This record gives sequence, C-alpha cells and structure tokens, in this order.
Amino acid sequence: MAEKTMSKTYDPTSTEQRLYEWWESKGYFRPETQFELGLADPQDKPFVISMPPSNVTGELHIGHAMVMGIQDVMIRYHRMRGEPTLWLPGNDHASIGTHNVIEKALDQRTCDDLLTEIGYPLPEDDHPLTRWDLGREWFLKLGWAWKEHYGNTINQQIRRLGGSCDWQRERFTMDEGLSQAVRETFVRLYEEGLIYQGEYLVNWCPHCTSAISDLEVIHWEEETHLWYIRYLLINDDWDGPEEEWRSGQWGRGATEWIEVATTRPETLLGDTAVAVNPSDERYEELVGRTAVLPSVGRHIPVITDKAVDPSFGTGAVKITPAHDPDDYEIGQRHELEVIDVLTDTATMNEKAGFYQGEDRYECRENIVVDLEREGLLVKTEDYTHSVGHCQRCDTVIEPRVSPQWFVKVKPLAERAIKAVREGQVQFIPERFTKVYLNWMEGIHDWCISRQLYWGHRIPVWYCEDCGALTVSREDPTECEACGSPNIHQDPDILDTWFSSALWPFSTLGWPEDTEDLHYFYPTTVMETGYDIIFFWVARMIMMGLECTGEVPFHHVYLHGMVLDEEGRKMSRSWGNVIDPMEVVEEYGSDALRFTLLTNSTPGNDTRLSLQKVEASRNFANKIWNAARFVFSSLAPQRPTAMTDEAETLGHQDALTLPDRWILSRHNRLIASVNRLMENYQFGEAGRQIQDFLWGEFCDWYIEISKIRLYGEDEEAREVARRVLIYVLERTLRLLHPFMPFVTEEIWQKLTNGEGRRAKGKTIDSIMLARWPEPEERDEKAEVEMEVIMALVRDIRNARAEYRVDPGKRIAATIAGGERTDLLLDQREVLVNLARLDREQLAIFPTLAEKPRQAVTLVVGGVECYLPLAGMVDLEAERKRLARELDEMTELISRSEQLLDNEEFVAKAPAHVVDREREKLAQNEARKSKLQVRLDSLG
RNA sequence: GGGCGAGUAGCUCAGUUGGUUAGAGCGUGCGGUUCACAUCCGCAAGGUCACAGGUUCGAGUCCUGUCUCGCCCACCA
Repeated sequence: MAEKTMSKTYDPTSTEQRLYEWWESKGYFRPETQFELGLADPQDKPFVISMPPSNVTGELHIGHAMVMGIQDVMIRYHRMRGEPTLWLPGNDHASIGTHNVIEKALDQRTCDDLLTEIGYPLPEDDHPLTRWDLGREWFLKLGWAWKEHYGNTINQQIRRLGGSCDWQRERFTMDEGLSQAVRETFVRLYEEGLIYQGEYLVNWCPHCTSAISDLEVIHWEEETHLWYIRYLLINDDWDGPEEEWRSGQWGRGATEWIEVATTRPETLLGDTAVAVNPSDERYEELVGRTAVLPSVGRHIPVITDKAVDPSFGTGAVKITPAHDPDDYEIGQRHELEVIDVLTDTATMNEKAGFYQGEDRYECRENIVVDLEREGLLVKTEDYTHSVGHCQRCDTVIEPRVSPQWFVKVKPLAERAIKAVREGQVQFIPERFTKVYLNWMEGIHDWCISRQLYWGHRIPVWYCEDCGALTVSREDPTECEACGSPNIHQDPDILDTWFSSALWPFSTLGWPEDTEDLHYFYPTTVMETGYDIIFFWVARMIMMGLECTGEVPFHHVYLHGMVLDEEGRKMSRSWGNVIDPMEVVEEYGSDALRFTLLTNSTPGNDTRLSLQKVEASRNFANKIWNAARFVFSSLAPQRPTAMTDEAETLGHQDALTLPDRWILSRHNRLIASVNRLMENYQFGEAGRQIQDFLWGEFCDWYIEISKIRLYGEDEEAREVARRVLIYVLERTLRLLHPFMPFVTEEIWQKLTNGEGRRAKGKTIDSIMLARWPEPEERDEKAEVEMEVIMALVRDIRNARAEYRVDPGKRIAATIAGGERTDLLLDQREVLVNLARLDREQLAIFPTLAEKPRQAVTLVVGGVECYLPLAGMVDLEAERKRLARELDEMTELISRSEQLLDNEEFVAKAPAHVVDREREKLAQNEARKSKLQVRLDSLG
C-alpha cells in the first residue's frame, strides 16, 4: 500500500479514490466487520445514522457535501471509539421533483434523446416521443431510467466525499421493501381512521396538475391590482321580466348596488355570495338582499360574516368558496354552493360561461375589460400582496376544491409533541425545539394524494358496481363489500414525504421484524438541514411513534445552509453555484470537508468561498509535510509494524522539556476534542486540532526536535523520533474523521503499509484504529516551556524591529533568576529558534554588569539583553521601555483594583484570586526590572 | 401580526457551564533561496465585542429595551 517516498506536495486526486476503494473492498464501513475484527462488541449499543436519502432529481450540490461531512465525522469518531456503527445510505424517488426535472428535460429533447443521454437502451417497440404523449406506463419507465442514472451518480459522489456508509444496506424509497412499508402504513392509518378521503379546498398547481400540501406552497410578494367592482342589487319593486336580469340587461332600473374589491376578478365567475361584517352599519340595509353576478347573472345573497374586515377595501367581500380558503370557510358556515370554474391546468371551464377555454390570466384581463365596458368597474388600485407559488415549479397556486386523501395529524402530533417535551428526542441546537413545537401545535391535516405517476400508488380500489372502497395490503381481485371483480385502483400516488417519513425504520426492514430493526432501531442521530424540520423531521417522529411505538432517533442535529461568498443562496439562475465535485477535483475532498466543518456552527448558515477551501488544502499539505519530515527522520531504520508498545512511550526519563510539553499539550487537546465531539461542536474540535498541529507541533516541536535529530547523540535522536511519531500518529487519529484521506495515506506510510498490532490483532487502517484516550498533563512543563517560547518570540520581535538580517546570529546576555537552570537546560532551543550566537550566549542567575548598548527584554522573570552592535538607538530604546512600563503600570493597577476589592477576594473562586495575585507579582517584577533598566540608560 | 437568528479586526467567522492582556483564517505592511513544507517561515499593524440600561466581586458571554440585517411561521379579499 505504501510507497517508499513522499512527494513534496500532497496530491489528493491520486490518493482519495484509491483509498476509498480499498476501504470499501475491505468492508470497513460495515458493523459486521467491526465485530469480525473484534473492534466492537455486538452486545453494545450501536451508534446509528440514517443518511437522509438524496433526491434522484440530479447530482449532489454543495449542501450534500456538508451533510456527508458532518455525518461522516460522527460515524468515524464513534467507530474509532469502538462502538458498533452503522450509517445507512439511500436515495429518494422525490416524486414531484423528479416529475419536474424530467418534464423540463423533455422540453428540449425527445424521449429517445433523453434515454440515450442517461445511458438507457432504446426500446424497440412503439413509444411516445415528447412529454405530452407520456402516459403513466412510459413516465414510470423514464423515471426508473432516470433514477438508475442519477442514483448511481449520487452514490459515486458520496464515495468521492469519503462517506463511510454501509453500501450493502443501501435502500431506495421505491424499492420493494420500502413500498411494502408505505402500504402497511397507509392501510394501518386508514383502519385507525387517521387517513380519510374528502372533497376539500386544497392547493392546486396548474403546472404539475396535482394537489400539493400547505408546506409545498411558497409565498412571495407580487405587485398586482385591487379591482373595485359593482354588483347590482335586484330592486324589490322591479317589475320587469326576470329574463332581463338573467340575460345581463341589468342596466335599466337598477339603482342600488354593492361594491366589492378583489385581486382575482376572474374568480367572480364562481362567486356564490357577497359578505359584509355583521357590525358594519354601512351595509345594514343591504344584508339579505340579492345581488346579481356580472357576466353570469347568477343571483347571490348578501350575507354577514365576522371574518370580514370592514376596514379593508369596501368592507364587502365577494365570496368564492371554490377558490379561496377564507371564502371556503365562510361558504361552509353559510352552506353556500361551491362552484369550481377552473380546469386542471387553470383554464376556465364550462362554468365560466363565455370565458370558457381562456387561461385564468387571459380571463382576468378580459373580464376587467368587460366590467369596465358595462360600467361595473369602479376603480383599479395598485396593490402588493403575498401570492402562493408551487415549491417545485414556481407556478401560482390555485386554491381549489377537489377530492383528495388526507392524514388526520392531530392525534399523531400529540404523541410527537409529548416525545419531544419528555426529551426522548433532543434538538441540536436546542432552539429548534420551539420551532418544532410551535408548528406541531398548530398543525393542519396533511393532503397526501398527488395526481402524478412517479411514486407509491394509493392502495385503494373502487368498486364499479357498488361503489365501495377496498383498502388493502395485497392487491385485491374483487370488491371487499360486494365481491364484484369490477374494481379499479385509485390513480393517484402519495406525497413523496409520506415514504420519507418512514425512512429510519423502513430501511431496516419494517414492517418485518428483522434483526437489523431490532438491533439498530431507534437510530441515534438524525442529521439534516433546518429547512426540512416540518417536511421531514416532524413527520418521521409522528410516523415512527405510530408505526413502531418508538421515536425514530434520539438526537436531531440541524445544520445550516451553505451560502455563496456574499451570503446568497446558491442557485443555478444566479450562476453562483459551487459544484462540490469540481472543488473536490481541484482541492481534494478532505479540504472541502474540513472547510465546511470548521467554518460552520450547528444550525447556522455558512458562507463558502474557494479561498477558504484553499486554506484547508494548505493545511492538508502542511500535515503531509510534517509527516514527511517525521518519516524521513525515521530512515533508515523505519519501524515496521507499529505495535502496542508504540501506544506508550518508552524512555520516560529521557524525555526533554519540549517532549513533556508537546505530550502535555497533546493530551490537553484530546480531552478538549473529546468534550467537543460529545457536544456536537465539530467545527471547534477541527479548529483545535488544526491549531495544535500547525501552531504547536509544526511551529515549535518539529523545529525543536531538529536539534536532536541533526545532532550526534543517537539516544537523544531516538527519543525525539519516538515522541514525534507518537504525537503525530495519535493526532492523525484525532484528525481522521475530519480529513479521512490524507490521514490514512500518511498513516499507511508511518506503518509501512503493514498496519499495527493491537491486542494481538493487526489493524491495517487508521479508520479502525482506536480513538486516543487522554493521559496525564504536565502543567509544570507547559509553564516552563511557555517561558522559553515567550523569550524566543520576544527576541524574534526585537530582531525584526531592529531589522537584523534573518540569517545573522546575534549575541545575548541573560539574567535568568529563578529560571536560570531552565534556560541553561534549553540553551540550544534558544540558540536555534531565536538564532543566537552559541558562543556569545551568556546565561547567569544575575548580572553584575549589564550591557549598555543593548535591547532589553523582560519576560517571564527573565532579563535578556541583545547587544545589537551599532544598531541600538538608546533614545528609541528608552521610549520602547517607557511604553512597556506604561503597559505594566496599567495592568498592575487593574490587578490591584481587583484584589483590593474585598468582595472579589471573598466571592471569586480561590484559583481565580490566586491567579490574579500571581499575575500581579509577575507584572510588578517585570515593571521593576524595566524601571531599573530605564533608569540605568538615564 | 407572531417567532427565531445574526451584529466581535478591512473581509469571513470562532469564542457553550461568566473569570489572565478577546482569538483564527484571509487580506494588509515589513523581512526571509538554511536540507518537511513558498500550498512555506518570522514579525507587525488592526477591536469602546451594534447601542442603552440591569444582574454580578467580575459580562463578548446572563436579563430588559432600542436600532440594523436575515430567516421562518400566519387565511386577510
């Protein structure tokens, strides 16, 4: 597996696919493999994630990269912790969405072209050529071909993203098992009276020619008009022939009218009343009278209803029960006739009189013209209001009464509310609990039938003889009621979310009582976007409780949306879409994943830019080079298989201060990362690992280790090597869930491709290595090392400030005080990292005489003098010291104030007070040293 | 009309039980051809943590109000 050399820069493209194929071929994504290798105990509680099924509408977008990153981080982390781990992948048929993309594709090509494009063999027999010729049979054929094509593409893309999911358990919402689950659920709910059929007002999309649910209607503001229209009233003393009214000759003799305002004049054709508020005095006398509907001549009553707002428009409302939710309600209360004037595609139907056949907007224009001509249009006002559109195709929704199937959700919602209230399901971040509960508490019945082809057929058959319904788990051959064989199935299919709602358990075999269902259900975490809490999360909880009696998952982790650089949603029409596969191709999957993870926090949107991905790519390269350094230091006697012993460091007594420091920092990191991982703070965890690796391991430890590695002392060299490899290897394990590929590639080289032995077994992949446990920290080493590091930083700072040639070694005289031994011990570190002249570095406890022409540094109780020959401007130096002195004075007075405060000393925890005292003492010491120096420069 | 989120360095964002002198990346300026890495190294500049109150010994962090931006929900013709 491992090559002998490492290139100067890390090349993700040549690595990632190879590693993924290897992992998959070894079965490392499967819980069974964990058991076989003794890495997890089947008695233990498993960690399970049901991957949100991707829609087979098309390829993955950047949001999916986020999904895969977050879920894979959790999965790999828990797997490494030795928990039985399952991540179950799959795809969703996405009924209405797929309809739309297929139809859109067919706008520009024939069926044959489309089939060829998605690599599907052309059928020999007769078949339709365009979308308009498609019937159910052909649409389904196309659907399956489409699913095959995009489903495969999606799966390949998940692989590119490094998703360590169990492909052998892959499911599809329309495969046999899941279809059975859908059917079982439908029949069960029907039997319990929780699914019913009825003719109600639903949201109708004239483009999809289907009903859609409330959630699928998106409202946005549109500029339109408010038309004020006069409805004439029949005079009680009218003595003319009735026909004149009917025929529209109402002009003569009509002296009274009522004025209504509407945004949709064409709907007046379906009006069956005019309503005013009962308390509206203006209309008191008109209530109970009869108005005549323009154009159609229908007689409609003037009624009162409290839903009418007297302050809007004229205070009188035309009532169209068939095409408006409010009007529908009013119609119900007053038992008004419901007259649907539209066809499926929103053209006017036969009820629309001579407007029949016109498109709804064409009709609107014409009717306005006609009203005006007849003197019935009073005025037209500009008006902006919120209009409902189809989520899938943006078409303006037409409320419409039609026969549909509904789920009675209140009883389901009650249990789902209770489960969340009781904490059986927990939201992360927590604030979404409220969003969920608010929606659940005001929930309306769910319209689940769709007049489409691609999806689960409603399992209901109608008897052509007796009219009875047969609702069945098995396809019936005869009517349940009368036994007649003349039955036909309901042509409609189910809302795509109906099957999605069953996903966590249908994928594990439900309704069969399978082993998987037993062991892996309920799942552990549901990870998804906050935008589908209602569509999906809420419904899964309801259906899970209904079907299995248990919640489908215990935690809901919600991520935010991935936006473009300017914070806009990515959309094709904006042209600001970042294709995850292009990013992966250029920067590597690790880089994309790491960027998304570390630049986001739970529940919050994140802006992505290629610059950020580039930074992550650089990080991957940095690790690669750190490893390359460690690796080369091990030659020629590279370890073969790393063994258990590598887990613990030998030579404890030979460890130097920097060794003890990096080990302590490393253990601190592990403890911190553990805490963060348990709290779903993946971004912060990733950042901390990066900070450690780059800012401490590379910038300091590796640099320091070079002293020994390039030295003569073979034993010291060996200690440095051991610490390097120990810390690097364990940190790679921490990083693995975040950057699976580069960590594996390096790990393979470190282990020489032979894996490592642990508890007598050989583990040949980092993804199966155990997650490191934190060991003891060495506080003293951290404090001491900090003194050395601070001194180095200060010297570097002074060098830069005085423009010392970076290559030049300089002299230094140090009064170490209490730290003298430490400084003497770490002399070489100072020499090398601060580029001091070894011969001219003098370290004493105190100095009898201090160099006059020198820059003075006071840090950590240590005085350091840099006699920068000919460069030190005493005046500038005095100013610099005075400035530092001021800073110290400021800090000291702050500390004093705090410590003088009795309440602080009494109430603050002891360690906080102690720390403050210590700080004060240090700053005072520093101040006095600076003062002495300043005085001496007089 | 309700609800939620955001407002911290020029930009993008961290900062989760309230506790050292508030951090990172990018950008900017200065300096770097030493054998892990220029996808790099060193140094620096840059912040009254939106505003006003409050709680507290102590507030970027908790509470109240205000302003700006964004999102979600809601049947107003």
